[in-house]
Amino acid sequence: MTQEAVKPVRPVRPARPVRSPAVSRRAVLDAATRLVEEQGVAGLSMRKLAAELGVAVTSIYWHVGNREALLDELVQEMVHGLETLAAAGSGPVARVLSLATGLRRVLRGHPHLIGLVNERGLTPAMFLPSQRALAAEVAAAGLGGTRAAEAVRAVQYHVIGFVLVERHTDRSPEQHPTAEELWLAEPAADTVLAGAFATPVDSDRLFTVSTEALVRSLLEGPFPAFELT
Amino acid sequence: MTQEAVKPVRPVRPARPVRSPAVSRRAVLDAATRLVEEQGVAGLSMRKLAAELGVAVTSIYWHVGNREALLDELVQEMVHGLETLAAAGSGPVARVLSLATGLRRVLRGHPHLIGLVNERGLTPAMFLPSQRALAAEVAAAGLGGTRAAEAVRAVQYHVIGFVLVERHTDRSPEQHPTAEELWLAEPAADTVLAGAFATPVDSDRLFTVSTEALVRSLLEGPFPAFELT
DNA sequence: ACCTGAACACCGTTCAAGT
DNA sequence: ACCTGAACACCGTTCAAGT
Repeated sequence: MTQEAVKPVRPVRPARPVRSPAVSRRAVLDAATRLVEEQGVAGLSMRKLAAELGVAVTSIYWHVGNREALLDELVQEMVHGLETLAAAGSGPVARVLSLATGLRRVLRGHPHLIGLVNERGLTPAMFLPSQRALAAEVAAAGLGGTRAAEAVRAVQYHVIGFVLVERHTDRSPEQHPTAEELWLAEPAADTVLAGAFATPVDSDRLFTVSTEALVRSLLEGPFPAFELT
Repeated sequence: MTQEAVKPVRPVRPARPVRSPAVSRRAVLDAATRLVEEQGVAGLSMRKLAAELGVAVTSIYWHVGNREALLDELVQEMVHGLETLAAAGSGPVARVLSLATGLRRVLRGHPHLIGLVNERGLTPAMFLPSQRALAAEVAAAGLGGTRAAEAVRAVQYHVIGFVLVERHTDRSPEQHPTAEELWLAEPAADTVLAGAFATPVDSDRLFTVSTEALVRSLLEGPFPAFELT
């Protein structure tokens, strides 16, 4: 109590924060990110978030506004954290394929991103870098103008669509009846073909095969549809 | 009151239905179908349904069990009502393309069906008819076994994926910034290319071009990836 | 600056009770 | 057989009030 003899040192703690905040905006964002990754966008609830952080629901609102604003922020962080793709390999086909593969990998890493970005009107902005990279390779292959733009968009639709189908497959329950069961139940069916369809889909291989077929045809083949214009 | 003189005729109304039911199972299903078409699956609420039919919420439960069972029934009706596809045209490429176009048209007519069917594990069953039709054409083109199955799956993934991307586009708000704005803002960009990308996507044409490129390559082209196995 | 509970308008679902 | 209201456990959000 009688400490006047000792010159008081500058207090270690600054004067302002009398008590430290129970949660931070950062903590809310991190918890929300985890919830979305584990349970999907629908699994993100303000009340779950509050319970997980040991705080009243209304505190969450003070830090991030509301659920929509919270999702906006998550989307912004995700998009900002996306790696920029660079083509690799030699020859236009190989280089376009490397971009397609990279785009698929990035999108698979953030399964909810496509929908969230699209709802917020950010789709063109998000895909601009990959679109530019693809356009450069397509131009190097000798395509120009409308035809180049169409080839780029065809690859983009193909890759994004493939990832969306994969996402459906990933989060689907056991399908019943199985394609295998259906094909083996066919009485008059080609048994070789039935056997081939009974094999589960190897999606990596299917992506490679289909994308290569598409890209080769777009860059090298004749295009009757193009000539119509 | 004194009617004993007159032999009572058989009453017109049967004795059982003292009062007619307020709603029928059929009416619930129809109202639910309309709600889903107008507001999406998330817009289907048991309470909205009840309000629309002028009945207590719990009546809905008596007729259809619960929300999940109601959706099950809707899915079953939708799948049952799907037209079966038939190939048209001459030559394998044209016939496969006609199947792809038909599949896209059917799927676009029921935008929520893919997700609902998949959640219920009915995806293989739903796509079996189109898969069989595609397989027949691919076999006619000379492919067999694994290679035929892979070609069929490539087309299926492409078409379904394309429709999923289109669905995103359809239900997206105004995108901002636009692809047009982004490309025109590029200082060092190829102005011809920028102009091409500034044009809005013609999705019918894009579907035709990309699908034809894919199918041609799958049925006619050389496939390095196939040789690896 | 940061947190709280109360309150409101929505959900899906169950239950006991009516006719 | 068919419908009802009450009740429960969930939502997102706003507000006035605390410190």
